[in-house]
Amino acid sequence: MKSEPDAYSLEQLKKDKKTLWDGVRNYQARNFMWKEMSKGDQILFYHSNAKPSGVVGIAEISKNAVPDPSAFDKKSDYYDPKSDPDNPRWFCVEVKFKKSLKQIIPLQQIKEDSRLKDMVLVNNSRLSVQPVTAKEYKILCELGGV
DNA sequence: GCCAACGTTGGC
DNA sequence: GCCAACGTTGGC
Repeated sequence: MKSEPDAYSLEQLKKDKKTLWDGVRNYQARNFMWKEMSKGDQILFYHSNAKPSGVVGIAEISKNAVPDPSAFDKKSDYYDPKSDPDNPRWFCVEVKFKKSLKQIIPLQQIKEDSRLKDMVLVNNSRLSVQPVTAKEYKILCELGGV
């Protein structure tokens, strides 16, 4: 799961302990949260638009997807009048902090590792919630020193 | 700040 | 259903 550290960083999640991953307004990303993720799943936390961009930590899904409340909130930047509370358009999971990597893994390093060349991160850099295979996850944990 | 890649919108 | 125009993401 990706986030710009200026908007919401791993450090912030560490302080908050957990957060609702709201504001995702992309159908593919939504579908991963809604249909593919469930409580207990481990996730990699990625900083985008960072210096450098890369994987920085590990978190865990602490709650299955629920309708994204920010879509119903007129005051929210993520308000979407097309999302009806009776038929919600957007969903979000709750995420809790697990750990920071000992070494962050810059995107460049991921791109250079032939074992990671099939990662969605490398091939569709715009998707903000994306799947990682068990094999890729293991490699990234090793590279991160955890 | 630039720009390539991708997603969404809306006219037809 | 096609596709042009537009908006957003995110690396650099």
